[in-house]
Amino acid sequence: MTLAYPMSDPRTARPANALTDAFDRLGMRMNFSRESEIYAQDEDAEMFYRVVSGVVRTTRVTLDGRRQVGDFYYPGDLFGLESGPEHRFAAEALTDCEIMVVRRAAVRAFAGDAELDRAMLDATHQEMERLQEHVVMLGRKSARERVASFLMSIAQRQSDGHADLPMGRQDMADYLGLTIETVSRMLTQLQGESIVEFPSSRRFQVRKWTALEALAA
Amino acid sequence: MTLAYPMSDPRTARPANALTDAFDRLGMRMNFSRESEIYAQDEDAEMFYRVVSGVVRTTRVTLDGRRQVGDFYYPGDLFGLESGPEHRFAAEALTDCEIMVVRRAAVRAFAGDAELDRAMLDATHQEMERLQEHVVMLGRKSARERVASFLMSIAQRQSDGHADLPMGRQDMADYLGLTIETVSRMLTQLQGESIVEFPSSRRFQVRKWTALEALAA
DNA sequence: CGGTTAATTGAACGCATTCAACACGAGTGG
DNA sequence: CCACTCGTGTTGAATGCGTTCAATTAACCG
Repeated sequence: MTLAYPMSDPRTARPANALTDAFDRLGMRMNFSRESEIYAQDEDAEMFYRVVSGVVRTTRVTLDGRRQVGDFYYPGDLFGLESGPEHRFAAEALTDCEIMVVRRAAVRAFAGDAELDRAMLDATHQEMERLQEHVVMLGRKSARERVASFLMSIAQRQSDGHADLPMGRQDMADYLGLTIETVSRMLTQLQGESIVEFPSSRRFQVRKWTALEALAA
Repeated sequence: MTLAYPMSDPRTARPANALTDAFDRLGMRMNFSRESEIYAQDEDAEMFYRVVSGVVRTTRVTLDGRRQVGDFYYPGDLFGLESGPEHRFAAEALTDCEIMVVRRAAVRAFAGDAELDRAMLDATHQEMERLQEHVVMLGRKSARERVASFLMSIAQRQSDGHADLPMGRQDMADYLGLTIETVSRMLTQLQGESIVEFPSSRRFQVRKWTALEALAA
């Protein structure tokens, strides 16, 4: 039962059809089941990837086992363009996923395809902006603010009342540079102040947008 | 008295002459004095930049005044390619600087210039890797480890015994997501363990490379 | 030298972590 | 339908790392 995560991400707000075409033309569709690896940390980077359905996360594990989640990718998002010769982060299917995969060489052969060039460049820039935001968050925000920011970004993606969290608390914690306990405490705190409401642990609703926005800073 | 920061950055280890040529051909050289602004936060991104001499830092200040340093750029480094329509970080001259500036449009007109394309792409990828490292550091490393990593990266740049810190403690702190006091404490701690030695506050020498490397993780 | 800024040190506090216990939900089998 | 289990999430109490605020020392520049 793969939950559908609709492609209403503001970050992906661009005419996706042309790009989809390019990917369809050059690449191939693959399926990944929950918690399976799409590519490994330190693996050679020979492909580009595009989420068709499901959610992907990138992670990096240090020698002594500490884990950092790079980002989460939703339908329409490009990923795997992060690095030079090899991937610094692994990519894993958070849910069951359909992924379009295309060889870098194939894309390079189509250099000059204005549409494709533009899409790749855009995606790279978006990726950098996300990373920059992430740096500011980890460097200068409190636990409370980090959790608030995170909920904001998820809530913005969903149009209607309720928003779903595709990831568990551990993934949130590893993305935010916190522990599961702290994440959990901040969530109950925000709920206690009626800023958000959790009918279940994976589903929530924003009650006070302005308050949340102020915290997300 | 502008201190010379030699161009021995391992991150910039590529045939710089050809790229220098391209920049010389298309751009113009500008001088910035210490602490002056090269471009502002949220300013339109119309240029690319290359450090000729001196050191540049990028910073972002949140609404309530918290500051995050993005990175430091040394001779040979390209910067200002961070984002889409506008810069998320400001760029400032840390020391007196000579900077090569080139309009993005000019570079775009030379698309197909394989040398230049490659250099721009490389720089973008390097930039992403730095950001990824930064995220891991801020998300998962202790104060001690952050400071050690930072000293490592500086020390690697200098070939001979002594290494110079072009930036003050506040800049280090804002880069590492710490306070000046914590940075200072960690430095004295590392010095107490004879891992590094500071003859003056802006100059140091690594005594135990393996120990420092182990900490930098 | 004095005057000024930058860096270090000290002591108390507080936020996030750690370690441990408990609650909840989904599946499974009696 | 309930009991049992396992994974996941929440809550509590104690600890500790980094911060905060304040005072001192060191470096820089006239």
